[in-house]
Amino acid sequence: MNIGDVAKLSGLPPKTIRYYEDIGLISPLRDANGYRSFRESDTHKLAFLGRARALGFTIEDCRTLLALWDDKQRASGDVRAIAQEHLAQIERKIIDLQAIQETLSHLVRECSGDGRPDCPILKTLEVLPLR
Amino acid sequence: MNIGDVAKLSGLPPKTIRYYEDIGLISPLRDANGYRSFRESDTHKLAFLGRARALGFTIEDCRTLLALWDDKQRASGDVRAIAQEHLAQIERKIIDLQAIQETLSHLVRECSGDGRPDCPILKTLEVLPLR
DNA sequence: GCTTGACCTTCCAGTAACTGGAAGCCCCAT
DNA sequence: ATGGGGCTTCCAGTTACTGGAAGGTCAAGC
Repeated sequence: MNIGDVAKLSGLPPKTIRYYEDIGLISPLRDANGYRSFRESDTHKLAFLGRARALGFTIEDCRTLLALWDDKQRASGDVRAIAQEHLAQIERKIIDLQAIQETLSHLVRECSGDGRPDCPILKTLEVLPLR
Repeated sequence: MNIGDVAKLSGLPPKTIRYYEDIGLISPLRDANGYRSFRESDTHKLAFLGRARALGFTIEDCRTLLALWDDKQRASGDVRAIAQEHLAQIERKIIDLQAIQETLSHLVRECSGDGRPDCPILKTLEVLPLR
């Protein structure tokens, strides 16, 4: 299979797939003409990567997860630890964003948006306490 | 005032302040020895920038907000539009993260984390439908 | 046999917003 | 005068790609 086919199958753009090869996440074979030749296992890995990335795992997390996936003997505790730490990060980020959202939605609600030159949003940015 | 003082006042690291000068967000004066010399207005701007960045506005948003702030005659509608678009982005991001959080917390809950070699997290990454 | 267009290749550069580090002045206190 | 901290510039690296240029390859159609 050529890169275009795998791209369609995995949902990842060809550029991304080449990049994943560059950084050593996959190692497709090569045809005589120099084209990458993807096996089943490559496609499978790429789909795995696409899903892990969609869940927000970093590339380095993905590298580790792939290794653990390849090495089925390993205890699942390692995987769980990675997922749990990632989950904690996401929960922190959600909380941060919700605080920002609240501040901003207050501001937007208070701002008439009409022609008045004194804007409560700018005013707040002047005095809002830094966290 | 030297950069260290302003850094303390504004809460921004000196490196960041220099960077903001590089990209034209501020233009502090220079002393004879080449040191940056920050006026009140620079400090004020930096504090404004710190707050806007803490609310997640991009640097380019900040540039625009600063300009609108300088130009008090402008209608507040412009500011409101920026804030509203930014708010919408944040709300989208929260929703995305919440979906991820749900998936992940299911996974972590299901994963015993004990020595069993079949890990439900890895299994799910194999088959989870791509969004 | 030749052209055309869709693929494929590599390599270089750019993105956002800093951050780290090196090399080298400058200033003040001892 | 010397030591320590603060200041300067410049270069490079971070994350995870993405865009684009220059060029090779392949299959179809004339």
